[in-house]
Amino acid sequence: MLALGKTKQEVLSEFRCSQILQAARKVFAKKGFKETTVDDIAHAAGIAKGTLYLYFRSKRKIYLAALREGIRALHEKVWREVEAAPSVEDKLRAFIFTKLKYFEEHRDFFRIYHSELGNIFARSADIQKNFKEFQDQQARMLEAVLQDGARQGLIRPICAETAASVIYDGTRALIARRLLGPLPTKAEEDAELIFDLIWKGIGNSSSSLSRKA
Amino acid sequence: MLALGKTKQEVLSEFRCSQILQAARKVFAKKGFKETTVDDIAHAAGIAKGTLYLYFRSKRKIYLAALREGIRALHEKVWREVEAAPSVEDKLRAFIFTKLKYFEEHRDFFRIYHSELGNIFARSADIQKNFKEFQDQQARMLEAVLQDGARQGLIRPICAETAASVIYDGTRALIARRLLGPLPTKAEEDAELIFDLIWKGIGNSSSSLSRKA
DNA sequence: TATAATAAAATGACCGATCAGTCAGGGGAT
DNA sequence: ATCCCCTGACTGATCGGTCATTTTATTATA
Repeated sequence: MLALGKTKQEVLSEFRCSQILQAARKVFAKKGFKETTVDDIAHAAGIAKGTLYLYFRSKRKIYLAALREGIRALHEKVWREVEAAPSVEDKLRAFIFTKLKYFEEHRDFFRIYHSELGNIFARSADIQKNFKEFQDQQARMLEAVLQDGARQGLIRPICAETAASVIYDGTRALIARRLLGPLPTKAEEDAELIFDLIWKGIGNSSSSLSRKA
Repeated sequence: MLALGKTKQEVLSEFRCSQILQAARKVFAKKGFKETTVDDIAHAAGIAKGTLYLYFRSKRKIYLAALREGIRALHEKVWREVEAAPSVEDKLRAFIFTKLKYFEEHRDFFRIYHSELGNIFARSADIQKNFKEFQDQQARMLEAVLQDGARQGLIRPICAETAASVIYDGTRALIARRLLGPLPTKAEEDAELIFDLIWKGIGNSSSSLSRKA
């Protein structure tokens, strides 16, 4: 009975936390960190402000938790898909497609993520740390794929870091554009377009163009 | 003498305004809009808060003025350089190089610009308007160049909007990366790299590369 | 099962700090 | 002596975080 009581407590705690984080994501996405009040979050979650402070120590902690959780899930998904892809070309495509799809399905998170990127110069260390770490992970994943491609002669010996940056931000820009004004095109078409542009851009002309089947 | 008196007033006013805007840019760049206090700006400008309100009606107006002025100057410069470039290739290169150079020389402005882009989802209409308008202008300029290239057979018939987006944000990402951690590479090298990547990416393989099968 | 006793969870009025914007008064130039 | 520019203490509003109180759930007792 004691164990069950404990479990019940945990279940409640988890429920409240996810309820709060979901509400927080919605409000933060719409108004940004500073413009959002704790009462906004509490109201969106359907609880009182005091209750909120039973589960999170501060407004900042809520924000950080929402950001980290989204980042973790995104990174896991991208990693799995890229890992599973058999070829360099498929890995690159998986990288772009998976991110695009994840962000399409988690728009609130994308807005937070996107605004965080804009504030990256002004942010305090604790928030920056998680964010920067994730970006570095993504960049390293991408650079590894590109280097594989170069070793196989599929990709010309271009600076991997620069190419990774273009792929990374090109993808993000595409998503931002889709969210700002919902476009008639399907997400997959856009993704294919951007992939094609990049693949040709980094491709080793002697092999990737003539031998593409 | 009346005219001279009037002029003196104007000269003072202009001096104060630019003094305030310069200080504001520095502080906004470091701390973002919300975290910056009006006292911060006044202190950085070496004047009292009350004086500041003699020249600007609100904190928001200062921010808007700083943003608009920077945007105007950037757009004018880019426009002139692209206009002057003789070929499609040179126009594209001018677009990337000029922006990169301008931002390198106006880092404070870039940080404001960059953070504004992150907050674009959350911004009130008045701030968004100027910003969006500028982005559209830049996009149109770029799309026009790309369409010229397509007409001349230099560029394969790719969706101009998507390509423009990649060029636009790829360039911005490069600058952001340079500002976050000062890189050993020269700005021009990076710019050339990114240009090359894009030029090959959008290029018509039958003319710009070895013959397509 | 009904009721009292106790514990756990939720609440929202309240506090102190912050800050945009104001205005009554000071000082220097003409 | 007047006028214009400047000043910074002040005000009212906002908001993150607290905590005494109320509400709900659980256990003990008859």
